[in-house]
Amino acid sequence: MMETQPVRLHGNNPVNGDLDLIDVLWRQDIDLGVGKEMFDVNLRRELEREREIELQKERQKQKDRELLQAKLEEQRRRHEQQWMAENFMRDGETGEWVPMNGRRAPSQPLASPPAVPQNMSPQVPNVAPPNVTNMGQQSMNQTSQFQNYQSYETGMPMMNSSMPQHLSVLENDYHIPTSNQSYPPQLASPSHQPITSPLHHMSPEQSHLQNYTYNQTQQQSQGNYHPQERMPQPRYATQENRGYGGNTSLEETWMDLVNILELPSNDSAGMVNNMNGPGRMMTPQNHSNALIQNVTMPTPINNTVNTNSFEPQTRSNFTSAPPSEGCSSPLEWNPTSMLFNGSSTGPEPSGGNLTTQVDDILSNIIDEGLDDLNITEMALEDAGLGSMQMLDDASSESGISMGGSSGGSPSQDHFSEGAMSPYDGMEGGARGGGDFGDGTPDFGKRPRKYNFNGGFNYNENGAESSQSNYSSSSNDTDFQYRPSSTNHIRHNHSYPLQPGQEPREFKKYSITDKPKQKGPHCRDKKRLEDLKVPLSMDQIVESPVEEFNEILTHHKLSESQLQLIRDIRRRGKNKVAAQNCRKRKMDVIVTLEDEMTQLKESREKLMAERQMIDKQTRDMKDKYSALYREIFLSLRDEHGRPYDPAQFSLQQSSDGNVFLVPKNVTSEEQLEMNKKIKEERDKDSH
DNA sequence: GTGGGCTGTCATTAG
DNA sequence: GCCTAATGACAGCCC
Repeated sequence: MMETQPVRLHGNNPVNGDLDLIDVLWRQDIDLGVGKEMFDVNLRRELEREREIELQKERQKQKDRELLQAKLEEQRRRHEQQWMAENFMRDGETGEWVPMNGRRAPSQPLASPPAVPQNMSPQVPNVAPPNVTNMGQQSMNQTSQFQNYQSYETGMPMMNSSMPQHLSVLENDYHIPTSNQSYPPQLASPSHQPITSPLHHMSPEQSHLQNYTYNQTQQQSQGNYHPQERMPQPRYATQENRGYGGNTSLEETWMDLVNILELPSNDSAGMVNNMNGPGRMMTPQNHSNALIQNVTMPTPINNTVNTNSFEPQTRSNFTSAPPSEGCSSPLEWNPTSMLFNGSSTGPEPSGGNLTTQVDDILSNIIDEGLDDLNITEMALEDAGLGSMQMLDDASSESGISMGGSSGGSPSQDHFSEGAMSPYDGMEGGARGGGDFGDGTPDFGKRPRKYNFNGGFNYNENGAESSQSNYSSSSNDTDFQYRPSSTNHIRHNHSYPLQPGQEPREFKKYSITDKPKQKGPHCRDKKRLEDLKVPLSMDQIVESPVEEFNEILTHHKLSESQLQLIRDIRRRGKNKVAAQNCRKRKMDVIVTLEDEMTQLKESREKLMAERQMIDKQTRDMKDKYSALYREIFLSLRDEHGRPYDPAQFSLQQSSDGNVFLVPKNVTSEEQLEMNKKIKEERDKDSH
């Protein structure tokens, strides 16, 4: 019946040669700031474990805070109910409790808190132990009602001090929480305990508890009960009483999960006992644990009808591998830290055990650059809060480079507002940008001769140039700027005008109305005429170097004429160069604008994906926790008692077996137990 | 009259 | 050393 599992320790402990190699590698890269853990797997694991421990401590603190808040809130609500039951009402202005209709209940003096009515909220315990009640009665009568609002911290030690002697057994066996180990204050009154609770298989201690609870009921029925003096219940009983179909709020359910998943203090992986049937698990006193091999769940004992809705697959084949349904992405929450405290410190089976899987998942996430998800925080917070915060962070981060622009199209972010807008360039009268032939700006629409306005298209006298489009075979005026390194050359730089806006060039230079010549060009032409230079502007400016030199040699020109020609050519070339330069500048701006748009789109896509992953993570975590709880609650020891989640936890080995391991077993004890287990198994096999 | 945008020109630098 | 392209800076023109 009982089958033991051998302990699997680390199988990858480096030998001396490995250590030397690690050291050598590390020293080689030490200048690069590489830590030794980069080469030493064990060291790296240790660091990871330390991190996990730190995180775990923080989680514990946060849990304590949340539970404390919940406790205070419930206490406040309870007192309100008491006041209400006593026909008191809260003054809307002062917040004080005043008797309704100016009267107060005749049975109670004003100074004493009202008795708890029978039909109080299920969360309000109806019972109290006799000695507690007595003590509470004495103090109650001497304190004002407002003292009932004392804090949870001050109230709980009093309860502990007044704990009945016989309950110390319970405290030992069931790890009754102290005031610091807060848990939802729900007592197991007979009226509220689920009929089908596993607690029906009660141990003597549990019977004791049941009797005690009954006594509480009796005392309460005598009107001597004060809620503050009620006894804390063993944690497990509290969880049991809530069950799945009870009057539990979502918050309480979550707290249950938190309590159940409280991590063991010591690693005890490898301590294995097989539990192929109910009642075969070794008791905690024996420091043994049980293996739930393929989840041999205990069947309900005797007349117990367990209404805990175990799903068939949960009973038959349980593997603690995270459910994959609905989760297509790696997760960043750490189920081992939720479930197994010691998983980070003790030996663990290599291969596909849960911890290793989680490590792999974490590694994948890190590799994918999603470490900013910070699921570790998220796993501790209420669903959604953490991720939303992260989203906010991410938004603020990415906003840095966006110039603080939030929302809106990229074209409206910067450039449409500033002078650098390409639209402004046209709107403001980029006369040089248009091809006056059709009045349509034509930047980059097609390979073309560069034809800015000032454009060498002007030939007002008709004789200026036969090359109306100022085309040239030279390398300087034929602007087809195509930088090979960038793709912005493919952009459409026609810079559409805004609706209703007429191109200025079109107004100014229609086809029939040729552009007027003003400025330097006009002057140069006039000078050419004055000096009787037999060359046109186009010839001077557009001709290639060889042709230009040939022209100069063919004509006998004076020094002043040559100087003028050279100046005209230089200025003409420089003008085109300036136009090209400006156009390139605009291209760069537009390219950056396009890139910004694409990056924004990409960012939004990634954000949506991350939200989806967060949601899947939460869903998976919930499923996993519920499954864990379901299985744990269904386990029974040899006496048919449920196991205390504070003392036991479930762990899964690499071969898929699930073990129930005690939390407070040291590694030496583990080794001893493993020896025993092995011996027993050998015996059985013989 | 003023400001902004466009364009041409100059000066400079690099290839 | 010369030529050319690129570019910043400046001024003029236009709206």
